Amino acid sequence: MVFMRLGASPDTFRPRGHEAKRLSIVDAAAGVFCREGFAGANIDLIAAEAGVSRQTIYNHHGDKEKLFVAVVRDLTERCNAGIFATIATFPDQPNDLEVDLVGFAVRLNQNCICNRDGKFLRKLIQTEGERYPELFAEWREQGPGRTWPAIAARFARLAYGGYLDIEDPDVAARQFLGLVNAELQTTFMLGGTPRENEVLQSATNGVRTFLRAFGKRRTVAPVDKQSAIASA
Amino acid sequence: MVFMRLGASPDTFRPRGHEAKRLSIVDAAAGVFCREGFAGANIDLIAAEAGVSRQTIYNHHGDKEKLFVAVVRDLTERCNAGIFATIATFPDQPNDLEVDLVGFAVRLNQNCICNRDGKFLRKLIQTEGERYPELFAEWREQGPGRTWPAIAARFARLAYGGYLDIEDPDVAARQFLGLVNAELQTTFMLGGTPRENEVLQSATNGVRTFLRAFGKRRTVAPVDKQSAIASA
DNA sequence: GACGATTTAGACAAGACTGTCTAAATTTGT
DNA sequence: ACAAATTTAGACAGTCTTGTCTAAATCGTC
Repeated sequence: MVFMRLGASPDTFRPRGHEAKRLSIVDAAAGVFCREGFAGANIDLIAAEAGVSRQTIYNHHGDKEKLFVAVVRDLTERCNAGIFATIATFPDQPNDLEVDLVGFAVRLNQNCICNRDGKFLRKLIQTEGERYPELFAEWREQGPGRTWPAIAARFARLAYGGYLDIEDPDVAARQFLGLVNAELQTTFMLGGTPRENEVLQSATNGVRTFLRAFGKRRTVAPVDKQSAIASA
Repeated sequence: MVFMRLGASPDTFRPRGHEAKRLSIVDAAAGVFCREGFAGANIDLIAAEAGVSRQTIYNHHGDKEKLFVAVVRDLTERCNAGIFATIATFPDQPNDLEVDLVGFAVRLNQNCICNRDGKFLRKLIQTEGERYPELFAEWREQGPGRTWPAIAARFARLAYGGYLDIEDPDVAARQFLGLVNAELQTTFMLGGTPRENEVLQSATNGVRTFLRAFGKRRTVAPVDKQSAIASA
């Protein structure tokens, strides 16, 4: 993305302004599609928010529907990257299991679910999912279809390492997500963004219950997990 | 609703056909608003699906926005009634705690969340919630604001009766809902309706984890809760 | 069967939106 | 500074939608 000086095939790489405009169009379109829905989204408004003329949008994307598809693909890609980056921070060899899992849950929420991209993608899936079955089937495969098993694998490793007592890692992974988000459901429904301390609270409560259900009952006791009750 | 013979002020009560049309309009409008969104909803289409003429819709509701508000109010009212009716079936004196809680969770899902009204209301909240803050604030008060405490109270009673080991009934109630729906999230996102066995599976897994976390560890043992491991 | 209220079909004006087109202005690479 | 490509502003046709209006048809009740 940064090279392209070098004179390498100057007709393949478009000028920098071109890509910059493409990005600002897709960005603005994401916001407007989310706020107004596909039918209510106004191309002139998108153009104004992107700081380009309407014609430029048509030059780049052809028509409204193609623009919408581009928006969803972009969001899916970025969100997936964020989720996998966060999964890489999963505590495979936890020091303090409760604290580490809470940290993981908070990172997942803040970096992937509550951020701009996550919020927008979620809303577009909810509002337009039924209208573009194949597009969102693709999202389902690329998104939950790949991230959930990845999280499940991490929990399986944790169980194998003696930190947890889990029968079905897939079920445990889904329940982990359900628990740490249990208190944010209403906010998500209305399209709001929970505040940091709400996210932390929900994650803390969720992880605590998760460990009550799946934590080893002081049998192996991996390390020392005394000071795990630090709250805010 | 059934009386109105008796000649009591014949100009106050409209003919029966009138109310019937009002209902079929609101019904059809709910479906169209959900499928197409507020902006995409077409009054002519609503009229056609309701089996009335466009003018009748304007006679009844004035304009598109008022019709939308009427739809949301109707759905909220019906859903609330269903939820409270289901909460009334909560197992206060469980015979088999796992079986009884699974049954309650399944009833809640089938009668309140996965049925037509629940699905429609959820989608309207998600798609149009930001556009009508005061309308959905009202829903929030009437809906989650009243049903969640009601469920929490039932869990508190269960804890008081020695069936559960719960610190915060409100947290437990939210986590209960999060757990029993953990496996249905993706389906809900895309607006789909989970099949009966998926609902049962998710509820069973969720209740099992819930009881691993909050079930009494054979201390008081209220009655005989031996055969609580019966599965499907 | 007759009366009053409601509903219907269709026409209609006013406005909004998409997507195209053109000529001028701007940017980019050399 | 020059030439090519891109962007811009605006006009434009065509379509769609909302909400109103009117006259005829239908319904419910006595």
